[in-house]
Amino acid sequence: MPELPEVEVVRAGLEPAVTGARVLHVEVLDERALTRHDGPAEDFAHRLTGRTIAAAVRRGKFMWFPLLDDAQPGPAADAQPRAAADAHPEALVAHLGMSGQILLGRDRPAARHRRIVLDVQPPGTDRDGAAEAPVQLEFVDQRTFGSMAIDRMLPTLDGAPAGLAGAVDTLDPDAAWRRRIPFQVSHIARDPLDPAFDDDRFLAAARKRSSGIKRVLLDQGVVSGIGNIYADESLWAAKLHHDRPADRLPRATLRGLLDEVRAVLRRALEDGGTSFDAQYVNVNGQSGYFSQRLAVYGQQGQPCPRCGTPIVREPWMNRSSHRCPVCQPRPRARLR
DNA sequence: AGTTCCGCCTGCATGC
DNA sequence: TGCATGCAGGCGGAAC
Repeated sequence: MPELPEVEVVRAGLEPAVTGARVLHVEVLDERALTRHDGPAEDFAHRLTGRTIAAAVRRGKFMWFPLLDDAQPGPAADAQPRAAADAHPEALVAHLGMSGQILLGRDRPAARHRRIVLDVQPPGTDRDGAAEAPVQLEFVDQRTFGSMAIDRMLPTLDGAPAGLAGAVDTLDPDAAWRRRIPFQVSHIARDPLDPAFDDDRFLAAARKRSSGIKRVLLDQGVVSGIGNIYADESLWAAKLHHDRPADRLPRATLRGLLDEVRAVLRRALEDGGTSFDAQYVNVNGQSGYFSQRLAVYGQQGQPCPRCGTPIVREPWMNRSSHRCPVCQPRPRARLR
């Protein structure tokens, strides 16, 4: 479930189930789901089993689950002082790649491409005071471009919260994990919905790039969370051709584009993300509805919602770009 | 350092 | 019908 809105739908769906939950059991069915983990499956399982998840956090298309230090596995764990463990903070990191899903539940029929299964114990009790039933998290991924990993956490460079943590933000804004980011996410820029996103910094970075503006939108080191769908949708909304050189776009144009990016991402989020098939679903296996509002992505041959001209789909960087040939004319040769 | 290309995978639609 | 080809919402690393 690739781009920001789809990943946020998953993060928000996981949040109530995993916050404060303890990992009871880890099962790795396919080691290819651990390509970002520095070690074998046994190491992944060992470092995760028994740990308590503090929250569900997201930056761009990356999610992570900070692990508390209270329950390190192993015989010496009980004697380990909290401060010592806290010197090596860790998180479970998840990236969905092109086709990853995280499904929540119990008694769910086994999905075809199950890669990792986590059993977690939520912290609460039911009305009778009994412990809540354990919950199963299934990491399902057809193409195995997604992955999970245990990674160390570093302080954020700007000192701001590392990403969006949902309701926990208001409950525990000063927790140490808020201002730490997994090492493998540290090179990813903040996303445009992050309150700490620096618009001027984005404008400055974009204006240093000679490549086309779509390439810049897709560069997760400049701005994160945008993929092929929302890049095309945002460029249509801003009436920009994808090959317009970023360094020749006026600042006001870039500001306008950033506004459109935010509007598109927010609208997609309201609709539960974009789903074309059963591949892109929330933690309960349900589809989002934003595909019904797409102006250009996958709409080749359909009329442009603004001017009625048929939308075209063109090869671009070994992928495709969709645009309105009238609203988004190709830049003149000397501007390319 | 910025930019571009390629490989990593499986499944599906298309065309011959 | 079978088979080859191309394409799919992403990322990181190599090569220029």
